[in-house]
Amino acid sequence: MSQPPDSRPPDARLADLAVLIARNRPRFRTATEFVEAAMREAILEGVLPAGAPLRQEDLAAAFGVSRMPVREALRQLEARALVEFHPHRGAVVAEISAEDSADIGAIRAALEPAALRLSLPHLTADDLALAAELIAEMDAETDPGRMGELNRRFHMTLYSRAGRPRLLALVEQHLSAADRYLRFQFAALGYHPRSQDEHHALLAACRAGDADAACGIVVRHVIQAGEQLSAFLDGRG
Amino acid sequence: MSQPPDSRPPDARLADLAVLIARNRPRFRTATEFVEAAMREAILEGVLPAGAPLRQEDLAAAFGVSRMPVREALRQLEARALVEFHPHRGAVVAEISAEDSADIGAIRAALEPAALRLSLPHLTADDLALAAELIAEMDAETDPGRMGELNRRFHMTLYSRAGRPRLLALVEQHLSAADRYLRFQFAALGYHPRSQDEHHALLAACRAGDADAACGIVVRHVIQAGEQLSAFLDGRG
DNA sequence: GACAGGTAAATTGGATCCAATATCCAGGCA
DNA sequence: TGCCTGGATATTGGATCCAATTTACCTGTC
Repeated sequence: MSQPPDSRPPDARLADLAVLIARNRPRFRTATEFVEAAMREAILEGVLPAGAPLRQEDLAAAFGVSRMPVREALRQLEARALVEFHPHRGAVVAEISAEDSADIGAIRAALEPAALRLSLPHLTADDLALAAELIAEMDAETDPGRMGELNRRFHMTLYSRAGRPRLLALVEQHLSAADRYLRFQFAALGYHPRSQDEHHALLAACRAGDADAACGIVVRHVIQAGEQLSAFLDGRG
Repeated sequence: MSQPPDSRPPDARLADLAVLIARNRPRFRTATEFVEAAMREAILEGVLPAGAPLRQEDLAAAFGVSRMPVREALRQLEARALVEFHPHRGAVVAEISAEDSADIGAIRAALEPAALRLSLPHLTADDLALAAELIAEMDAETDPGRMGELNRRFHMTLYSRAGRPRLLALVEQHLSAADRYLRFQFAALGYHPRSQDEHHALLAACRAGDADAACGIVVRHVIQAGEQLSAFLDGRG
């Protein structure tokens, strides 16, 4: 859904949270894991908007647990730069800014070509078919949330054979972080078909096994997205 | 210590007060922060070796706090991949492996050239002088711990003007992670003078403002270190 | 003698309780 | 009137307490 920074009452957001909560409850071994995963998703999806205060008591009540699992989850999210702690004042969802957007862009522009270069020689026909399918799904998709997810899966599919779990985790983490920013752009400017052209070109280069061309496309893709976002954020800064 | 009562403007005295406060505050704001910082250092320095079990009760006693700050600190370190949680079985210091070493090497090889390229145009004469000084100190240093610290500071000095806090944090994090591995190499194989040659070459390229050459050196430097480590780790199974 | 089962000890995960700190508001004073 | 000061309140940080799970050991049987 579109999200002009919270024009909705807080209890409406809590209701959205409740949906996320009930759905995934039994899949985790400990409450901390569960809360951490749910809150990460909520932040990345924009259910919890940037700057939103995170009252431990309220969150505990929403999740049906005590404050302690909430506290541990918040600490993990802090280490991932998704929430900020202010001692004795509480935690808030990490703010977004043009500078941070550029920062994430620089990181992606460095990591993703590396992942692609490692992965490309080992990509299977199935991988490429899946990537093509994801592009097609994106053509039909209008919801920004689903769109971000498809975009992420498309990129990760191409990187998936890199055989470097730690590198891939970093890439996915920053792809998700970028998604969080992209939501703004989608909501305000609509979807960019130009991005789809680049996806097609990228897939073609991967099919041809042309690592240099593919990496070039990825870098341009990332940098251009970053600049667009920075300009957009500066404009409303 | 005492000063002539009112010979100076009030804001000067306020500034001095701020300095005094800042200096007397290596004391942390919260116990969790303190424990987290101490344990991170302990793991990176090798005081807590890989695979070591982390009993919450023992750590709490060692730090003179209750189990709760320890638990929160452990969660943060988990998010940074320095400790591993096994539900209901406890946490252990993250294991090291040849694969993980290669993983870290790939990440460094991607991030550090990017940081250097952004930073290089803004490096000052002071920065370069500091870097040269750190190389000289490394020549005289024999302790592996101090050596790692100097090496880290040398690299970070060259990257410090990148103006991308998030990127720099990632670089430093993986530089530290690599240090943890390097300790083994230092201990078993002794120090490598070849690395110092590369440091000199890197500094020279930076002085000359030659980004391509500097990045090339960094990449070779990182990759070579990674291969050496992987071979070493493979060798001891 | 070895293995299965069950029980007890140890340790973690989670809840509750208390203390410390920041914010907010009212009232006094220049 | 404006600012500073003091206290009330809400919220976090930390300690203690209880429950759930795992592991190890012990015992009994085959």
